[in-house]
Amino acid sequence: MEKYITTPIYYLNGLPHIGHAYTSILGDVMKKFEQMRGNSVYYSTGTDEHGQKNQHSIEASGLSAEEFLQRQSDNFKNLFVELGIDFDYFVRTSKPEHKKIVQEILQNIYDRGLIVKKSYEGLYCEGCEQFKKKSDLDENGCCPDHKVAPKAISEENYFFKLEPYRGWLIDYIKSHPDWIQPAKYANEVLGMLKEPLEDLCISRPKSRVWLGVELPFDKDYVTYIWFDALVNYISTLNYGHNSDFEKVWANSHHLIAKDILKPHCIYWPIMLHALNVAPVKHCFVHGYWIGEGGVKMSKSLGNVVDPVEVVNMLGVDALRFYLINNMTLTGDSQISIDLLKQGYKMLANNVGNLQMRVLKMVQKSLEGKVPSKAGVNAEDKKLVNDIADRFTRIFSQDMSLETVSELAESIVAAGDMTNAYFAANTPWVLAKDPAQRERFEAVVYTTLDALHLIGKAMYPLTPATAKKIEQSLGCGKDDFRAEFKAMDLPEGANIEVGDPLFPMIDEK
RNA sequence: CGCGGGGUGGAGCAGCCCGGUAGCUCGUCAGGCUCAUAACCUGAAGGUCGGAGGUUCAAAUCCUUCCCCCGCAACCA
Repeated sequence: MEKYITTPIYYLNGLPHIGHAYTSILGDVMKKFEQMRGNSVYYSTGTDEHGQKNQHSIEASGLSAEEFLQRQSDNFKNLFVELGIDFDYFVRTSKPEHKKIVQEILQNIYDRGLIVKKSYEGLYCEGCEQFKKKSDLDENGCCPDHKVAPKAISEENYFFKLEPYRGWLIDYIKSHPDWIQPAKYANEVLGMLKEPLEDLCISRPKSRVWLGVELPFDKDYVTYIWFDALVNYISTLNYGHNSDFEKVWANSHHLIAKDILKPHCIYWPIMLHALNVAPVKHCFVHGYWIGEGGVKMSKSLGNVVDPVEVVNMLGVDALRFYLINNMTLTGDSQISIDLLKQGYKMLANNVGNLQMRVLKMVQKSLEGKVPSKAGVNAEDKKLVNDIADRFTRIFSQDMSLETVSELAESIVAAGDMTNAYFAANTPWVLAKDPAQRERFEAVVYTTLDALHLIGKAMYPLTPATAKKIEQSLGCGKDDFRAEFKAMDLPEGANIEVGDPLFPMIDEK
């Protein structure tokens, strides 16, 4: 089965931060997870290159729009490559292919009379170049940023009517309980749908915003950023020009953070419904990364976690593992350099040390070859069977936030079990007694086999480490399939000790 | 009464839906081991599960109420 995974496309007015890194890593973990289960996956991520905020950043940069957008977009793309993210398509909304499809969709909806032009009156702050709601203003009725009272102005704009679809959307949510996950976010959307939906303004006059997709039916306007950005999910599939579109879209998965719930779970399904296209199959919603102690990350507090800095200090895999292992499903999750180091240490002492202690033993006492499994007993089999069963069960489920987080937990648990097994069977004692040779080999074999299973299961989370483990065990092929067979490691293969998977970090 | 989420040993989390010995990772302490990355194994200390009331033989879990924190609140990624 082919599955389609998307991340949001990221705004270019700043540098990529830990939240962007997380969502895109999550998509990659899910992709690899599904690939191991034998499903093919098409994964898109990318950048959103229109809108007022980008426009302001361009103007402030002194660069041409093209130069600025290219440079900023590359920041994201390069980071994702560095994070080991295997995306199939990198969206840039400035590409003509995308713009063309946005215009086709606008024209389609316009032709069917679903878009109306009317005058909009609002309070406009010239400093922000934005309309303000009363609730945005301070107690004096002024813009909190500019300390100036906004002007009441009126402007002609195009609007897309949402209200006629509200009842349909409520029914859809109720009849598709696994559409928005976790369920609490579906409840939140239902909460938003209790009140009538206002018309969505889908245009911006070019006098205010020039960076956008021109309305096909009025060249004095560009389209509202969300109308443009959301379409990326189907323009990537070449919607309207691709006979396989329906098939792929039927297995589509959006990953989003909770801040963009409304556009994705209200505007977007309604837009699609107007086009007679079903909503995305699953929308996975996650919380934010906040600083240790539950405080927001901010430069002034000095608690900002920069993904590049973490990668330089702890490596890509430690970051990936931490993010997946520590994102809670219920709310926001905490991250700091200290917490990351803690997570790193756990990996180093658990899987990292396990690999090193057994490999060095093979090197010293077993001529560097995987020993014979002839002497394995029921207890040995129980260990690897338990581990194999555990992983098999996890990989039998479809990908979801719960599944990947369970996977991370199960790896730590399997490492603990194997370390305890190793200590209980004292192979270093057996090694000294020639009469115990067969038993010694069986214990080492069992440990290596457990490590082999753990390495495979780690692939979605920590692909580079998984490959190193495979290679160290003499199974050099990059064959990561979700088949966890106990006592399946080839005997006699050459072991490569190599460097520690997670070396000690210099504490200074 | 706008909506939603949260408050569990020093730190980060699970458990709550479907009441019944409060669990995991890190940290601390003691012992063990010596194959290994000062790691690994075993054990211990440390929590009146935000407060108060209620239901119950029994409440972290269900109900009521209060306090605190965090989002969202509809042209604000």
